[in-house]
Amino acid sequence: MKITGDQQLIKKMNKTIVLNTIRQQQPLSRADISSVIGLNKATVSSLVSELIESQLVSEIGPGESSGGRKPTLLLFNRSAGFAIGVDIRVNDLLAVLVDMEGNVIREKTVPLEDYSPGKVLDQIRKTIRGLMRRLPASPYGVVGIGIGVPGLVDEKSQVISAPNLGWDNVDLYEALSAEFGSNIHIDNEANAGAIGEKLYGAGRDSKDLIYLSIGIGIGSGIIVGGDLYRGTSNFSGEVGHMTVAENGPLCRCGNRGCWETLASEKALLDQAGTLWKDHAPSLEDILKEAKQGNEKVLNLLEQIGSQLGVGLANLVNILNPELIVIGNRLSLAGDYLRQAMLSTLGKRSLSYHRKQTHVDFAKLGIRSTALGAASLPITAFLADPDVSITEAALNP
Amino acid sequence: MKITGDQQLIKKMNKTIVLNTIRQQQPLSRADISSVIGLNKATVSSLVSELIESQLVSEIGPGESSGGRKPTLLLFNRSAGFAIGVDIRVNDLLAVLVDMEGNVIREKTVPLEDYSPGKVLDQIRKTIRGLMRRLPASPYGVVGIGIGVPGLVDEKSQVISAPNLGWDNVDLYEALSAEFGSNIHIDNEANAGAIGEKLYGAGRDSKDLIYLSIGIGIGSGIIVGGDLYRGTSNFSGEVGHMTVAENGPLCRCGNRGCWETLASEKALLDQAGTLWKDHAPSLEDILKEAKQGNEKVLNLLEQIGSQLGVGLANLVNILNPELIVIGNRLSLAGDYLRQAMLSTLGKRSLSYHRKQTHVDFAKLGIRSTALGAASLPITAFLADPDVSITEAALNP
DNA sequence: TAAGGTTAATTTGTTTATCAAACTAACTAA
DNA sequence: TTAGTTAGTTTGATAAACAAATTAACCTTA
Repeated sequence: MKITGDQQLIKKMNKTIVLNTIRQQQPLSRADISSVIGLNKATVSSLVSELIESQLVSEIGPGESSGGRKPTLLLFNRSAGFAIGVDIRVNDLLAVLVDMEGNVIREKTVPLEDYSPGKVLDQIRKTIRGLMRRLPASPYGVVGIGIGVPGLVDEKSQVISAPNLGWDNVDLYEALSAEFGSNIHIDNEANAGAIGEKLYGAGRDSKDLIYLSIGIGIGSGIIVGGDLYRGTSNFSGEVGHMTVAENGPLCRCGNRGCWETLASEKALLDQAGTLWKDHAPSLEDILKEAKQGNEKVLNLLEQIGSQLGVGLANLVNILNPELIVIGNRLSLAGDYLRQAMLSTLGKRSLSYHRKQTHVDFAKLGIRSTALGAASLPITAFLADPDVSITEAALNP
Repeated sequence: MKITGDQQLIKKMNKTIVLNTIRQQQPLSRADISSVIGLNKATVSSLVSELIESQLVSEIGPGESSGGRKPTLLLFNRSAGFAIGVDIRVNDLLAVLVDMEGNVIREKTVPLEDYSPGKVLDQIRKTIRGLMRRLPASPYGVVGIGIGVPGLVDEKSQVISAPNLGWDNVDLYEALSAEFGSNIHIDNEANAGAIGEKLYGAGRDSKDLIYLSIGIGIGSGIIVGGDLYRGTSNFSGEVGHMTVAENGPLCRCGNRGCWETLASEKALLDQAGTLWKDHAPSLEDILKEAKQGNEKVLNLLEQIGSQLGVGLANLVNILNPELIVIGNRLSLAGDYLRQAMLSTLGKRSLSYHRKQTHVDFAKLGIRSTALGAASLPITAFLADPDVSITEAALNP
């Protein structure tokens, strides 16, 4: 075992700190870095020159003088490489090609008809290949791939169960790494969404946040101290099946009164069913009616919002997060849910807790999961830049 | 700012790792340490000699040879110093004097009549002084003090609110540090209990656990990756006020259907009231009847157990912990609650999660909080052994 | 416009913690 | 007795951070 540290560890840590400082506060000079992180000027110079050599950082010329020699400003080289993020959704999959800063370079939505693992995998492979074609020139090419899956993913990247796809024990990692290298990350869709919003969206300034993915069911990603909380064997965050009404409606999990029977997109659609005569309404139908001021629909949305608040209050009382971000499909109805939701949350959470917690809707909209998934290989790559260069880099 | 590392940091980290290895696996030799943690033999020797010099470690002579020179076995010097832990309970306070391994050296229970902060503080001070008198000789004396409080404690050690004591904004830290030095730790009673069970009790082998303190209300301490999860401003874990029955009984917090209205000691006492004609029963009365096979009482306990299971299932689904430890008063009724509790938990938690989570009752019984509180200054002291030597050490 | 002051970045030499290798010490087994 | 094994220390090399000195490039102002 090797759990202790030596000088190389220190250097790696300091180099990472320097790189992250540049990423977050760019543009800035070597002298700035030294004063911000407290590292000696000489050491900063040395580490920066290594970062420049590996093309992760570049100089963009002199900045404003503050009375003496002009500083040489540094920039994170966002085009040093790219990453691909895939969100497997219920009817389609969304794939994005992003640069190292998470900016979307190219995007693709592919409808899914056949949910069998083999077919979906084929679609994923094809889509990834498509995104990798005609890449802008870059030193590292595509550094890795992240996939968000609507189901349980264990610590060995195995998809244990994905009810909405009808999957059990599917090994996406094995299948993809054979073609695309080792920097492949498979994670739960809500976990990926949480990371996406934390890095690029509503949670940028929060260390503790809960991302709620509300679609057919309710899933969540819990971020504690900046890192994802994973629980035993990676199965945390199944908040949709928390009991909020002991003798409530029957849930597909076999229980009664699960939160998602009362506050998910499915709950909304089920209850809206009686208001439509000719066909089962879609979320879009409902929103259209709401926009036109349909009283009954507005009341229904208010009721769902209130039920949302009940579960939120539980989460606030239990975990006292800085921020709750609501994402996925139901966030489209945010405007009609917000008021009732916040009101119930206010009533049902403890006063000291309520004051501290903010509730927001996803800033990345429908892309939270895909962007979060893409960030996984980027983070891994930047922590250890030698590890993972895909074929894209080798065949430019 | 100084967030980067240098050689001193490395040395401190490695020294801590060496010390913790000795604490956990003693007795063992320098060579053992080297092979366990991967540090070079020479480095281990150097660090160990410093630890011996500071009297935190001692040699206890040669061990069995395995074919060559006999190893010199090392032991953590559990009597290098002592710590005091105090648990402020509803009717009394429990104070313990422990050695550096958490062994109880002396113990004191003091009844509380007047709950005003001043009076309680006086009692605490008097009790601490009593425990510090006639200490066994030791190099460091009492290294610090930890206090567990039944209420919200913020990150600056301020007691924001303790409803059962009628406290608001009480500064225990200031008052105690004036007399006893700076290594004073104030924390929520359930947080301290969680740490106690983690270090010395049922949670020794678990990295993620939830400690439930079930007395008048239900509090919890959540340990994630070996560390306490604190939430924003240190207010996490108020699980007692999670809604499990939307239109259930009114709670003292103003809500309906909070878990603690259905599954706490108070819920049990309230509901048992109708079974006793002459007086309001105590938990002890109830347990006596249960022991004698009183059907109605047994049914009531079963019902409480089942309600316990509902909330447990929520926690399992949300946090998927390795272990849930139930402590404080209601754990005394563990034998009568267990079956119904586990059965409901089984029914209401998701199958993949249930398999992984164990539920246990506190191994330290009523002492979880006091021992956990005492561990706080010990941990702080061992992380930085120069910091905190109380007057006890100066006036031996 | 030359001198003095200021800020940026690099160079030089010192410190210090780890490590590998060689060594001493102390034992076992045949 | 001797060869082999394990424990622990000593010695010298290495590498990373640091302080101080130095070079570089600017600004201000008399």
